[in-house]
Amino acid sequence: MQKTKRLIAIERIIVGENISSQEALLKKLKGKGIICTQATLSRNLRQLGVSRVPDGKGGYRYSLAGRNDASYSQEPKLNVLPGIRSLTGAGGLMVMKTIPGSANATAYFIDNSGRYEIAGTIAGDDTILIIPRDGITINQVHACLELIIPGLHRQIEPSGPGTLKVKQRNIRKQN
Amino acid sequence: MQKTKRLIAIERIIVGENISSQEALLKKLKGKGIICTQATLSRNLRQLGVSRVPDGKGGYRYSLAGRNDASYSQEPKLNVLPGIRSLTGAGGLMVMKTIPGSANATAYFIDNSGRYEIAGTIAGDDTILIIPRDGITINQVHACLELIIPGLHRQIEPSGPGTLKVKQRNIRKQN
DNA sequence: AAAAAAAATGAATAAAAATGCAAAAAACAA
DNA sequence: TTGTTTTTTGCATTTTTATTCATTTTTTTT
Repeated sequence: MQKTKRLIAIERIIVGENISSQEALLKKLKGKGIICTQATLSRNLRQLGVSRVPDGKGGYRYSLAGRNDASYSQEPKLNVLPGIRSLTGAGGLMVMKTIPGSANATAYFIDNSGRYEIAGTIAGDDTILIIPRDGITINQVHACLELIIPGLHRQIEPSGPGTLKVKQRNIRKQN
Repeated sequence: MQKTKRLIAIERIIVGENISSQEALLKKLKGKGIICTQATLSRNLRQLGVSRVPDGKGGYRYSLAGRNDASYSQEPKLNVLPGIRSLTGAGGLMVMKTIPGSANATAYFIDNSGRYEIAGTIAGDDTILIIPRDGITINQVHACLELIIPGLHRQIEPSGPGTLKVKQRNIRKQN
């Protein structure tokens, strides 16, 4: 999907560098081959919860409040969460399989992402049950996991994205 | 001073209620007898580090990122810090006197306010030495303490504000 | 106290961001 | 697939916010 890719890119750019206007962000995105209008950005930034904060030097910069911001937190962040094997939707819930033993760490990471979409998780040894909040669809959770775990779509093995498709009635897409 | 009063009022309003535009804030201030233009507000908000964040319900609200925000933190806040006796400037530093025994708690509070202006504090039993960061004036620290400790100017005894005036060369005012 | 310097402010305007609406794209049902 | 519904998007415009410049106020120096 076009939008998810863009949201991910926006998040990365904003966390990684100092962006002070939507025009500037627009150009950065263009540099990455992602083209859209300022109107779309405005909407996307709102969805991501991004705000424009005074940078203390007389200017402004976009920031993902609450979430970790590379330029503010000193400690290096592990951005790639390894060991994720698959991601499947089932009856409104999601099941994530990991390599043995790492389910807990991964679940912990997901829990602490602070994403509204996820009500909670239950982790075994190599399996995590991800419980979406009421009114949140499987696809929204998927999009949100993509945001939390940058490499996700590249990490999941062949069958991954395929098994994600779940037939279901009357659910809304990300919005 | 006019500006300090306004900054305090802005901070209070923003923390206390949902304000979504400078126009709205302008009216709230007018309600409190404080009149200025949107231009001034824009500058003040930047100085206070206030940002406009998506409220998750499709709208926006102003917020003092980093600092405690009543509507987000559940725990009740002690807003009045009692026991402050006086506040005096001395050679680029500030000395705050408290009732015996409460210097430490007050210093702790000041330390944790997260204000840029204050480099640190040293507390005895009834006296606190407040050390401003380089380039910060006594007056800036005073203004900043007013912000941290809402009732300050009303708490200090007669001689308080008077003793604050310190002759010094080449220092800048709050800006 | 008077002069000089710095800071704060408002009016007007520029810049930036948000939104209504219609069209296009994607997801879904049958 | 094909028709139907939902979501996404761009364009044009409005709304909101930032800034420039001139002036006033405050602070500092002499």
